[in-house]
Amino acid sequence: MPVTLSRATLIEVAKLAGTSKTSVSRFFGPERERLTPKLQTRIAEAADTLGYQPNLMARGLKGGGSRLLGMLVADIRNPFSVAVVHGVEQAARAHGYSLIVCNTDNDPEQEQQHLRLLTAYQVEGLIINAAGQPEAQLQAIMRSGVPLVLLDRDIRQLDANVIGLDNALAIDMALEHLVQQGYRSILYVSESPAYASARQERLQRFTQQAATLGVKGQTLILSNLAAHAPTLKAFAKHSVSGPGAVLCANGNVTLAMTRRFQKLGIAIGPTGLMGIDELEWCELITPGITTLAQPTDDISHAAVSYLLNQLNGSAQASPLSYRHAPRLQVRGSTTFKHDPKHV
Amino acid sequence: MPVTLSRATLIEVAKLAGTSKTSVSRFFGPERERLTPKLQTRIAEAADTLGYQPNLMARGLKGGGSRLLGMLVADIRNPFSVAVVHGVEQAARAHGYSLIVCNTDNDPEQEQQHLRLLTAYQVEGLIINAAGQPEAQLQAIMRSGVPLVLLDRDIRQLDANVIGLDNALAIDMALEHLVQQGYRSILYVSESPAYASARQERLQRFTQQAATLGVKGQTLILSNLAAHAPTLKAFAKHSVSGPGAVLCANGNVTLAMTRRFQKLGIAIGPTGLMGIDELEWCELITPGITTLAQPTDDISHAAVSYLLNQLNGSAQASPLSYRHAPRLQVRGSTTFKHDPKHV
DNA sequence: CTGTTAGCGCGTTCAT
DNA sequence: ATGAACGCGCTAACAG
Repeated sequence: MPVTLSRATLIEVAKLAGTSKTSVSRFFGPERERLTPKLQTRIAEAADTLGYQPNLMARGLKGGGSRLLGMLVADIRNPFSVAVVHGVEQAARAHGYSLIVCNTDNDPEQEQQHLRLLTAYQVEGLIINAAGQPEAQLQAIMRSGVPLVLLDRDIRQLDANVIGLDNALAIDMALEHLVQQGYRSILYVSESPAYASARQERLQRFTQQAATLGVKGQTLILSNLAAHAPTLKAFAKHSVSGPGAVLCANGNVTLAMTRRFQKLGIAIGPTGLMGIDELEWCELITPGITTLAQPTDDISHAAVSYLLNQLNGSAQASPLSYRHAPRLQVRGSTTFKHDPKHV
Repeated sequence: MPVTLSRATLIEVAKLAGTSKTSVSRFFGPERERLTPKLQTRIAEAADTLGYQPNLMARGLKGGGSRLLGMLVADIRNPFSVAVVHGVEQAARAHGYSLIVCNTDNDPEQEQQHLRLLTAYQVEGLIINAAGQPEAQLQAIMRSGVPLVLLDRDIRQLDANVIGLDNALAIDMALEHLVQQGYRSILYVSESPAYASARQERLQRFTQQAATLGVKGQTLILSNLAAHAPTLKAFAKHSVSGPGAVLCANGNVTLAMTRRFQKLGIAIGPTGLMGIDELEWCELITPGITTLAQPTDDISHAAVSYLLNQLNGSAQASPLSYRHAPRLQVRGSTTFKHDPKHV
């Protein structure tokens, strides 16, 4: 039952327990065992009656480290980001670290400010889902000895590791599935790949593999998510080269395309629809939208593990993978029975 | 161009600039004007070449405050929570505060730990979306002088303000809309109202108002989101007392019910469907699901304003509202043209 | 095993 | 206008 109005301090506890700050400090640190049982209980009682809690700021100051991890997210409203933040927070907590998350809303300027802020709070490690290309700042951070991982998006000219989806594999899986289901013409739709390496990797792989597999591949870049109605409409007729499917580069695009399909009256299934990123509503849209779910937990755990390895001098560095395989979630949007003569 | 490997400190800057810590401190504080222009530029240069950044931990230690706000979220994967976190972070940042978010996954035990953690980091204010009833801890926190607001969920026996939706108004708006659209029998579906005051308020208001308005009101409490198929099926027949509609207490329920409707083959529209909480897919489900959107920005801004008012001694306390009105988003799920003889 | 001492990086008197 | 000295709450040497 705390009675003090202001926060109790180490020294007050010591006084009340009739001992010194050091012993109290030890009690709350990893050296508790070195104290006499009697002393331990005395301290415990004193701390309890005062409602004492160590001040982590002060602790961090001395050199014990802040026990803080920082995370920079480009768009916290993106379900993928939410899932990763959730996973990272759990993993960090499990290792005794707390997380301070900053959202940049895809604004490079905010990104710089937040980066400054994070370092000002002495975070011990950084997980960066970049919006822009803050290579200078990040380089400085790395040089200052703070470990750092990139999430999903690479940054040119920065020698840092990227953790995220295995984009090439994802595209391959998508193509294999679509071809297997009888789609012969595929329209790949993506937001602008500028400044987002994951998008670039997917786009490039698509172009390359579509050719290899001999399917008719087209690509469409959405600016501000407004899709070209004519392009889509023409594509939906799929009279030229057999049944066609639209492959969406991420969740945002899947949402935009689903809207378009509905608006233009394009039937989902006859014209295939598939997306990277699993969303809770994909099973609700009749007849269900096939997706490639990202293993967000694996990704977030890997990111945290990476940081922790670096912090522990990578002594017993547990091996971890940077590229993670997606999980194929097949639904009705890609399992339409096409007229055999087209297939 | 920072060259130092470890983080530069105030004193190093002072040395390089040929001055004292105090002046450098002033330069980075609110007293910059008191320095000679020459000195200012000298310090600026020195700080720049060293890549100096004030250590916010140390700053907070002295009494300057941590400039940190804490937020406890029951379920960070809930879109409503995400929206509020986003808004809170923006508002906090706009006022020079940073936010450290903790997710409890609806686990009272984690909640307690996170609460301890947050206070240990000397947060200056707390926004609590409670999972359990940590009244004792929160009381202690309030007594220690740290301002605190409850978000969406009240805590019994705790004299703290709650900011969130105007639940009574929301229910009233929903009922008015449904009745106006010709639905005469309404099934209100909610998750367990235990430990979630918002749910209680909505449920109670529904029961009360349904009676007042003379509509046939039933309620159904979902445990683990598994809905009673029989109840629903029977309800869908709506042969007894005219067309029926299902009103969902929140986004989770809307998701669960939409699934049920599809699984049981209940047509959306003929049997109405409406939900509290706007979700991005509600417009995608044919024929669109009518919702009551929560004004998440208003709510989050109000929460931050409240905290800041308290911190500023509520000097020029700007007035703010605790209960916020929802916005009705009408879609096809509640605008079906019923057979007149039933209406 | 325990207490004493000295900083960590910074803000803040109080002199100059 | 500027600097010297002290202390915030804590951990880490170093004694005893």
